[in-house]
Amino acid sequence: MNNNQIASLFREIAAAYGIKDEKKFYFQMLAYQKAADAIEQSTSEAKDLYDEGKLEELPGIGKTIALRLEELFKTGKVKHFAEIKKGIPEGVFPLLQVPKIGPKTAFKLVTILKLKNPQTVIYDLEKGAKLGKIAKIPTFGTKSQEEILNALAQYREGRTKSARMVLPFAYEIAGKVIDYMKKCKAVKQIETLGSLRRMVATIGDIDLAVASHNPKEVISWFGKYPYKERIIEAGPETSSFLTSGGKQVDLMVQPPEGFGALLQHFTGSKEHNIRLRTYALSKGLSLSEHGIKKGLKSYQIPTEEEFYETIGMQWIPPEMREDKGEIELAVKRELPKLVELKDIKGDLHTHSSFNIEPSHDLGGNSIPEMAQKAKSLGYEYLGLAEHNPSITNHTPEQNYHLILKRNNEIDRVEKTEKVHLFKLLEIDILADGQLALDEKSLSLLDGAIASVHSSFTQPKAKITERILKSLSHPKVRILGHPTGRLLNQRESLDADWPQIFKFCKEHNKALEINAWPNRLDLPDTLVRQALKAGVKIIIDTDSHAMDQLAVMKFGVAVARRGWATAKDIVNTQSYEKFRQWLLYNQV
DNA sequence: GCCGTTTTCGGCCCGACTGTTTTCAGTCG
Repeated sequence: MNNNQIASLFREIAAAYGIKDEKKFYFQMLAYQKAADAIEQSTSEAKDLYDEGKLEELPGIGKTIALRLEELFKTGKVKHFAEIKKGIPEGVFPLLQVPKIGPKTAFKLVTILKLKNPQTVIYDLEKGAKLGKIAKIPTFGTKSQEEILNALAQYREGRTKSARMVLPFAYEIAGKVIDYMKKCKAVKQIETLGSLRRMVATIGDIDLAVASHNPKEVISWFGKYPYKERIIEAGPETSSFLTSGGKQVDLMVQPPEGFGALLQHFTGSKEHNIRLRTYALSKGLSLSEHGIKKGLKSYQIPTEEEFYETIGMQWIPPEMREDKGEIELAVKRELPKLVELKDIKGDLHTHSSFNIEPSHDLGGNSIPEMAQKAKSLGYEYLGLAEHNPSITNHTPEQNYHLILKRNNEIDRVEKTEKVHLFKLLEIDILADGQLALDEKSLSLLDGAIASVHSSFTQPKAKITERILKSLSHPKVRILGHPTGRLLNQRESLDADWPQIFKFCKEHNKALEINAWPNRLDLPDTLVRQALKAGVKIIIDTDSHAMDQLAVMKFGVAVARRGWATAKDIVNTQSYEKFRQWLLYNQV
């Protein structure tokens, strides 16, 4: 059973507790939800942690749940879970993925309408709703029937509770709505909130905060956004709509005097806020989105800086707000100074259209175009890293000449464009760990990025050995998109990361943060671990066209979420320093 | 069921919105 499966099992158990007796089992519900989050966010498979005796190191996994997991891994099932689920029809659980349907609603619908088959429950419920059966159930009415039909339609379009969009996509939608909202005179200030403001790799809903003295006008303007499907709700200070692309946008409004509290509250994360509130309570302060209460007196807080200062700590960058120790550091005023986009001096993983007949896709712009774009972004240097020439279609000698031809072009452009260019390649790590390029061709390069592009499902030991073997070559300075994950499409490959970190630290190799929208790889949690192990990071865009160089900011966001400072990132160094690092140990 | 700068017991964040309920339950963030 993998982490995702375990997490969803735990959510079912939480729901089952809620259905059985919400009051009695309230804290068990919370515990299983928290455990589900912990397993889902873990960078190691729970099964591996169990084998190593480290399950209880995950926050939210204690003795009891560790024992349940042990039983699960040993026997494939858990007696206690069967006990809790007893009396709850299986049809309930698929419904929990439908927006607006929680445990209580699902249970009522399934039992009263007798929806027994979990395979067809979604379809059966829709059929029942269309026949008007839901409206007849006590505590339901025609409006809730309609709402459920709407939710089922959304579900059909793939909008389940766990479905998330990649960060850059959410960023773009938010940008459009923000531009629109800024045209409303009542809007004094507007910011993103939630996972979008924290720059998490995947985003559920788009949340926005507005500072205004006239919330009514703001909500009304928001409701007139032209590219929406329909309004979901509209209250006095919050409103939501669904875009024509089916994405939910939530808006919250507060007067400017209270904007800081609003921003803080809805930026989250939930875990950060819970820890912050608990800490504040110990100082006699109660926090909410409206402000801070001390005894019977409440205070509005205009800025986030003031909000954190009032509790007695430094302002914490949104990317760090995950309850991973940032609050303790902020109290001591020892937060690290995180890397910023303006610190980046060059992009090293880019693909031009120069045709070296590569193993994978070419870029869309010429080397001069790429160089000009890099210069316009203020970079000192750029790395050209096309895929290696195909080894099945060429002899080594042909490859050598293809690379030589490209090198000549790079030399020419470097002179005319006056930006430093590096002759790199992105080289496939073959299934046995060999590089897909021979020694003679490798000698033509300033350095190489090695990447896994095939055989993702090899066993952990094999994959680790394979990566280490490729990194052992002196020309290979960077491991490209290390986990190979594609957000919403492909899981990370299963490697022994601590071992790879150790090797990189010892041999001065860099791990890439690939800023490509559906990669964002290394994932932030592994970045944090790599940095703790003393490994250097490089942030690249993997651009296949010059306009894509702009996605660098998302790579920087991943680095910030991993608590990286400029010193941890090799491409924040000046040209000379970076060149020295690249040529390390090559002679 | 978890957890500890109130540490092995006794807490566990706080509020908005909707629908159908005449005072609140359910969902969401």
